[in-house]
Amino acid sequence: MIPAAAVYDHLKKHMPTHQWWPAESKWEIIIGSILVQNTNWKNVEYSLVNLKEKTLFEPSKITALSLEEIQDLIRPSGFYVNKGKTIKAVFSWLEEYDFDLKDIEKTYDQQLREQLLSLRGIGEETADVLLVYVFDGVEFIADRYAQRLFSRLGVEEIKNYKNLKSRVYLPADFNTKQAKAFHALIVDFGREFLKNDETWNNSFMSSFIFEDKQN
DNA sequence: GGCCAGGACACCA
DNA sequence: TGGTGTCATGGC
Repeated sequence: MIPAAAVYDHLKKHMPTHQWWPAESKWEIIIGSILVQNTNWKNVEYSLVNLKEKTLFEPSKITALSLEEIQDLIRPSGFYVNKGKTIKAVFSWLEEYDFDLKDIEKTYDQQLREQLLSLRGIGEETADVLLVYVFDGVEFIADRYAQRLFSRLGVEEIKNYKNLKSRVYLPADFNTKQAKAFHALIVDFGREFLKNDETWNNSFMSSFIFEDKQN
């Protein structure tokens, strides 16, 4: 098992930290988390602009859109046929609870992750993102940036999301604010330093390895 | 012009 | 259970 504490502390020490998911509401986060699946965030932004113009991200207005309308609005982020169906599925589910997120949290309690995974188009990563950023839970999000980071730190044979997720554990007293910040730091860090081997050689990464191996 | 991005899923052995 | 092909757009 791999403790995440040292990695989190190091990132927090060297990176600007913030409560991060680039959105103004949880409805926008939900949509963004679906649109960003295997997609550059820049492309997601174009779709979010379209959706905001049409709905202001009011859940009832999003639900009122037809599948074809949604697919047309989110076209710039790719995979729009499937992502459109996923957005439809998620918002119909939310509507069953009158878009009351607290009610959903109480209803499913420990089984919320399982419930999210049962929704069409919601897999391991998106479920964790929703748990952390929408339902204020505490989960390690083992996305591609995390896989690359831990791989560079010497963790071998990271096969996929589940593989890394099952090997990394968060501190027992980690709260949702820290879980949010951790993922934010990993993504920001990944965008900045894990693009290629050239950036790997800068002093920041060197210090990362060095300090990490001291522990 | 090719490569790739903060995945998910059906299908196959 | 685990590996592979497919879905798609736009930036670099």
